[in-house]
Amino acid sequence: MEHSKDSKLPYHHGALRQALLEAGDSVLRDRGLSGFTLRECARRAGVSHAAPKHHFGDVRGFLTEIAALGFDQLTRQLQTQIAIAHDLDEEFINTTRAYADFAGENPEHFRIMFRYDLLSATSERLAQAAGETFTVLTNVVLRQRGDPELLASVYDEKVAESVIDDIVLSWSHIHGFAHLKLEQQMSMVPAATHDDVMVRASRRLSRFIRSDAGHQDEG
Amino acid sequence: MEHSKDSKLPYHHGALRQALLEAGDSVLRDRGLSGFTLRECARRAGVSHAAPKHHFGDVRGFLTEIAALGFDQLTRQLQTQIAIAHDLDEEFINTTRAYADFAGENPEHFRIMFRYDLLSATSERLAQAAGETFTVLTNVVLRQRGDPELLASVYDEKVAESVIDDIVLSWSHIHGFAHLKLEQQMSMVPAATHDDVMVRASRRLSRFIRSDAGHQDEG
DNA sequence: AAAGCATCTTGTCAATGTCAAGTTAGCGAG
DNA sequence: CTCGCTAACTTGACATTGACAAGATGCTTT
Repeated sequence: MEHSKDSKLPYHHGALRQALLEAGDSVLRDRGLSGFTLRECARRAGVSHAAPKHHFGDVRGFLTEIAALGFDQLTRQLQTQIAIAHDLDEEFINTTRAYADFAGENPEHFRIMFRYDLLSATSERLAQAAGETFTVLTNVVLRQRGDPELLASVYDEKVAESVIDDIVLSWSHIHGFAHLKLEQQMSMVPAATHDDVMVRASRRLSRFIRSDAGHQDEG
Repeated sequence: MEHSKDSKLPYHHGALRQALLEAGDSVLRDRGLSGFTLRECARRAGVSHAAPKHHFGDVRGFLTEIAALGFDQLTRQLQTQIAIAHDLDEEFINTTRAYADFAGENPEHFRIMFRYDLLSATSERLAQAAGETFTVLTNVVLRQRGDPELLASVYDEKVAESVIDDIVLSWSHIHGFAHLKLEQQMSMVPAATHDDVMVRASRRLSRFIRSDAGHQDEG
């Protein structure tokens, strides 16, 4: 019932997959991950409760696609903020801020993206999307070090151990700050604004990595 | 039915609260957070499906208590590993490892502990438990700096801005590594073992914090 | 012993994910 | 053109869940 809203849609909807994903975003926005249901998504897309099955299989398949789209968007936002930086300090700070801002603006997406147990471990689509985010972050670290950038992945190209160390150090910092802030743990830290603290911490880490690049295996 | 298993239990159970929490742990262990239900907990505790209500109110109340117990245990495990360290390098490394090991051994607890949207924001019990974990971590940082340790919280005692910076830098690193590893993101990092990388990253961060203590406001 | 109250049970309700079976329509082959 | 064919959707059903209301039970206190 109530098919009157936009009758030029082919009655095999035509763009149901896209419509369901948009409905999913809207459900996540105002009901959160714990209030997320396939049936509500179907309802908002104007289709029957079983319609999502054909496009995503089950709820895991749906969440996997949502997570992949989240990584796509995170990648884009990181690239944008990296591009407008004027120096290496600023680039690292912007990266941390963009990552944390993404988490703050898309809390439910962020939560889904980092819930391995909810996602399809075999999804090539998701692995690809997450891999691209990771490559962007890796290249931030490589530029800090003055090393050549990656074209694809750290698996395709051989990287030194000290590069791995710097990546883990940087990513842990960036991700940890974003996650702790999102989940309200930073409220235990007395500070005027968390952004100020993040800027100082990121700048120090950035400079440390540059000063200590190739800390053990470069001579 | 099936009350025969231990009939010395008073028939108002007597220790239902404790039994439910243990049942909760067992449900989390083999069904995960997404398969966690109050009714299954009640079933395993041998009581009716509505029994949990009197002790925890709703599912949020139950999860809040589980999260608080998680912080209690994390605090203890951190303290244990900190106590057996022989120097400041090792203390910082042990802290990072204990935090990550807790996440690896209690993945569902860890997930619940850092899901602000699932927990009761007004729970004094939870705030206390999380605060104690935070105090332990803060004292790790203060010892790195050679500063006097906190007795209670950073809110009770006045701390310098550079202390805040070091806490956020350290905690972000420690938490980020644990979370990324738990959620399988470290699989994108090529390395023989993640522990090796973590040890190197933690040692470097530890030494950097010591060398840079009071980096701006101490003269 | 009687009252009072925390504790636990039973029954119910709307909602959900998944599956099975049916319906519709776009599309290619003859 | 039209006759299937198949992907895209609907309908209906089922077991399960969280929450609530009302009732039963038994400890405790006076």
